[in-house]
Amino acid sequence: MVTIMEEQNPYENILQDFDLLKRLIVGIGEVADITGVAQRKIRYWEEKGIIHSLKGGESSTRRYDYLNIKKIILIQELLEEGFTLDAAARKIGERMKKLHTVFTQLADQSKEE
Amino acid sequence: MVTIMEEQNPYENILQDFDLLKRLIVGIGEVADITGVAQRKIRYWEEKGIIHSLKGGESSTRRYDYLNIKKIILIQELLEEGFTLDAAARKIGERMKKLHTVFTQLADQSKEE
DNA sequence: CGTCATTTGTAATATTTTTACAAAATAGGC
DNA sequence: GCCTATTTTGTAAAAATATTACAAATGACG
Repeated sequence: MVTIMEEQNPYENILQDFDLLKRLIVGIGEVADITGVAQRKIRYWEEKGIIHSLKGGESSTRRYDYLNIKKIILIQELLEEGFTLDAAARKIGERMKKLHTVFTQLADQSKEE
Repeated sequence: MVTIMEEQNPYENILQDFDLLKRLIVGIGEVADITGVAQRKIRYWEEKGIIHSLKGGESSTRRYDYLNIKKIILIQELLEEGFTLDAAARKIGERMKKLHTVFTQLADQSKEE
């Protein structure tokens, strides 16, 4: 059970940011900096179909959205635990679905306000 | 007073993301896409000292953090309302300070978990 | 050792960003 | 309207970053 004073609830102030987070599509250099995973490695994971970038659009360089950045971080963690790449990707599947649902919901919700 | 069942509180699931949000430092192209403000315009605002990028570090290109992206969006909104650039920057000062406090607090908090 | 998965290296090419100039467009005072 | 300061936009050349397509190195495991 969590109890929060309404006036002091910081989440409300921040809800709107999920819309911004949803729009944050960033290049591979930034993703490498943010996640600590080498660019070359990210490209390899993408070749294997585990990560997906948005190349089709206006840009001809790779762009990653929030959920793919998140995925890169999660996979990195599982690799450090000893999983293979494929196993890590499989293990993450369920969790990514949940994240996707919660995230999309929050982002849309915050957009309306 | 607000009381939330722990299992149903979506904010808790997402709290950790503020640490990620804090690390999201992105290039000018992405910022232009995200905010809808032209690159050239962002550079001008930076020349005037209203926006700040992180150039001193490892990168020699402009990188913007979350709060500066936020600032760009807010200023854009005020300009559309008819404020001058300087007036918009002044008006936003107080709000940015609050955002900075809440944001830093949340990000640090989420990092500890 | 052999094999497959994974990571890393790199040269040539393409894309993006920066800088430093300058010129438009816009707004407000007189 | 004209003047002036602010703000936006354009652009060419140089610098920085990213892509592709090769290949080699490393690691895990039977």
